[in-house]
Amino acid sequence: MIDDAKLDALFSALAHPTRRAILARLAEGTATVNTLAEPFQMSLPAVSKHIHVLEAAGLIKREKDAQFRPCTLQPEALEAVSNWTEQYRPIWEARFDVMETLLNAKKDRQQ
Amino acid sequence: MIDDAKLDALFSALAHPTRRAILARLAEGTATVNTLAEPFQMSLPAVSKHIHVLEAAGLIKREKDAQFRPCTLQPEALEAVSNWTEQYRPIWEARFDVMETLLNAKKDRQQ
DNA sequence: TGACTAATTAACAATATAGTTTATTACATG
DNA sequence: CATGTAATAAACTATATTGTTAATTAGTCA
Repeated sequence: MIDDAKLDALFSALAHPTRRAILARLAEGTATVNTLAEPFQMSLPAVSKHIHVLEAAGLIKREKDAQFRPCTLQPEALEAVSNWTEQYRPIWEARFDVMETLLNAKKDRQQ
Repeated sequence: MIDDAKLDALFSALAHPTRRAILARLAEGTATVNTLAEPFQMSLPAVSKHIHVLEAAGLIKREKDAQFRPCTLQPEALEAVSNWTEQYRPIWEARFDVMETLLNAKKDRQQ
């Protein structure tokens, strides 16, 4: 069974473009808070908060290295998102099949 | 390329347990607003708002049948979510492979 | 027409989210 | 120790979200 609170945290975390951009950056490798903040207009504390949201959702991990806080992607956390979403795939593919059948039938009549 | 605003709307819509429950109900078939509201404690206007959020994200479709507003699941909308998420699968499966290799190596040493 | 049903709108309250600036903590190093 | 750097915490503002109740709209049907 899929945990509601976990999905709430995951989907909310993913609902902000800044946070998705941070994940995309971390897919290229571990980075500190300052490095992650660099591409954005917003202040460092704002980025720091986004990072905390991602951490709370389990999407990243933060470590300590002197005064640095290197962040690492935890992409396995996305498995819960994938599992939830893929529940619906049979339905949407069935719908697609029906549509395809109708389109093919139409094409046949036109030949 | 994946549209940021669309993903914002999708992920935000999916971030609420009530809205995910509504989608689960609609997976069983079209339903009116009153029917969808029935399992919940909250008021009808509250459910009505959740339904609008799902509609704005493209996850459901609303039609008109007299004074009824039958809602239908549009599961194809989840394809954008799936596409975004699956971008990361190679990374998390690679990580899993590394972990598996380490665990196997450990098991070998213990034999 | 009048009563009933389905659903939305309006107005409001409470809380959450996203951002700011300023101050503070923690560590490194000359 | 003094200075500089990385990051967080605190205090605050603005806006969005989630819910409420009461009123309204739109349609059905006896």
